[in-house]
Amino acid sequence: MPSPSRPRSQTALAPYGRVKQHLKTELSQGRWPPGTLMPSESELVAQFGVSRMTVNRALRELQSEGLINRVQGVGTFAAQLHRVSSTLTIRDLHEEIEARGHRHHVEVKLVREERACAGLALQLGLANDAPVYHSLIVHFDNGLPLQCEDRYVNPAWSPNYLSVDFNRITPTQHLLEVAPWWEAQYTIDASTPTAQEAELLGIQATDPCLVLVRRTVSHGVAVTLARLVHPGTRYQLVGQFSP
Amino acid sequence: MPSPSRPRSQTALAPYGRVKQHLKTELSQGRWPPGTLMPSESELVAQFGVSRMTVNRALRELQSEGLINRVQGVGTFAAQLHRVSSTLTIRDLHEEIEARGHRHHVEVKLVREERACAGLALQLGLANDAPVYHSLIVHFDNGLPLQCEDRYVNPAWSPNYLSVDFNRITPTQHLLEVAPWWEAQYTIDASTPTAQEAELLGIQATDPCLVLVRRTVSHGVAVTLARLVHPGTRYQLVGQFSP
DNA sequence: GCACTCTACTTGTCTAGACAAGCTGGCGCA
DNA sequence: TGCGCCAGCTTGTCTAGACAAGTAGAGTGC
Repeated sequence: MPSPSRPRSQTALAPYGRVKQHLKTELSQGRWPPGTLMPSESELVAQFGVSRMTVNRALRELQSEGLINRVQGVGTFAAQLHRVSSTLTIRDLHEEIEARGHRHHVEVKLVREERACAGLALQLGLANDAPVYHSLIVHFDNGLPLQCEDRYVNPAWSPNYLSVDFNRITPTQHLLEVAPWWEAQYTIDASTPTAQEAELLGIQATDPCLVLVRRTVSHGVAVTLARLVHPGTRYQLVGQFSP
Repeated sequence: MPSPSRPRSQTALAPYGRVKQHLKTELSQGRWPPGTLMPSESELVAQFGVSRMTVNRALRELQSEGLINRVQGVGTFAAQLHRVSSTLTIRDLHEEIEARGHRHHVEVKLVREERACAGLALQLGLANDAPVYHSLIVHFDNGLPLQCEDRYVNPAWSPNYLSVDFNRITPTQHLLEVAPWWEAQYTIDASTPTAQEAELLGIQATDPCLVLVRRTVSHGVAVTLARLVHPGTRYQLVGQFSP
């Protein structure tokens, strides 16, 4: 039953979008409390006068957005909305500073090969006492120290890490080129800097810092372990969540 | 050209999944550097012997995952992977503590109506000196103070906020019931607690704390503004990112 | 009462074809 | 040369129908 060819006005949504928007609106108004059975595909087909594939696409997208749960053979249910999750964007500091229109430069304090201690070897998947690359770099925003980057790198991923010019390219950017595909786990906490970090950042050893520890894995092999220390008064993470 | 009905083995992916997986693998191996033109839908149709809708679904999902960019009339391109973004899950502290098998209890320090000062009125979309509800609650994990929750609530959203028993239900849970649909913006930083917070948390005023400030909006109207202070030594945010 | 089967309903997926909308490059014309 | 038009590509979307797979409940036989 093809509808007569009636071109959609520019602002009007495509049919699948209309179905999706309708369900979203009704959900947000609490028409189907969490866990409740929602209309089946065939009911929506009848209600909107579109084909089942169109309804299916709307529902599939709502599911991938976490708004509904679907069970084959049973039906579609409004999702529990208890998860308070949120997307946090952690950009490369270099990009972030330049995006603000500020001046970025680094001071390379240390780049050398070391031997992995037990804990580090475990984190990077290396043998004890295996060679590992270690860099210690301070990032400045308009001349003010903003981040102390203490990083260990698996030499297998970047054999020439020691000869990279970190004044030209940040370790993050370099590693993105070497291992463009990766997963990361990280922790964020507040603590005081080490004596060395305090000195490098030009702050007191008692000043609170935002510390981000990130372990990066590519194709199942650890790439790098980084500890990023930011003075609490100068740096802040910003995030957003919309269901 | 329907293929002979050959039931898929349990582990085998559906055709759209095979196409998607194939492209994902090749992308991760750098076959198409960021920004490069990738095969068109019709090429993939020929290559995989499936219909265009099937290829289209694979590509649409890869796009929603941010792995590719598509431009109508032009083609499909490998995405720039410079964004280092990540999903951070911030759960209700009550749930988080119970999930760890620990005991959770709260101490309600203050629940009362106040008058909104200029800054607060602006954040909550209220008139100056308009009534606003204020609660100050300390959350304990196995008897140890873990969070100081200083919260302002728009009375329009929860007229009976002052009479809620916060020993039974946390403010977050209560507000989720009142306004199940919301968006939030938040900031995370490291700083020292106020004198009052230090006392409530049983820490020194110089101890670093992880401070999360969250503003919640529902249907365009501000619901609540919360300042959550955690002792740095006892609390940590954990996140993960996989492309 | 219990186990089995059968049916009706659900979602999950694929197909072949169609038309719309947007871009690009080449061709013809002034 | 420069401009406009159009063919041929791309993606975006919808359709009607089909089959598979999973579930719940009604009915049946023991």
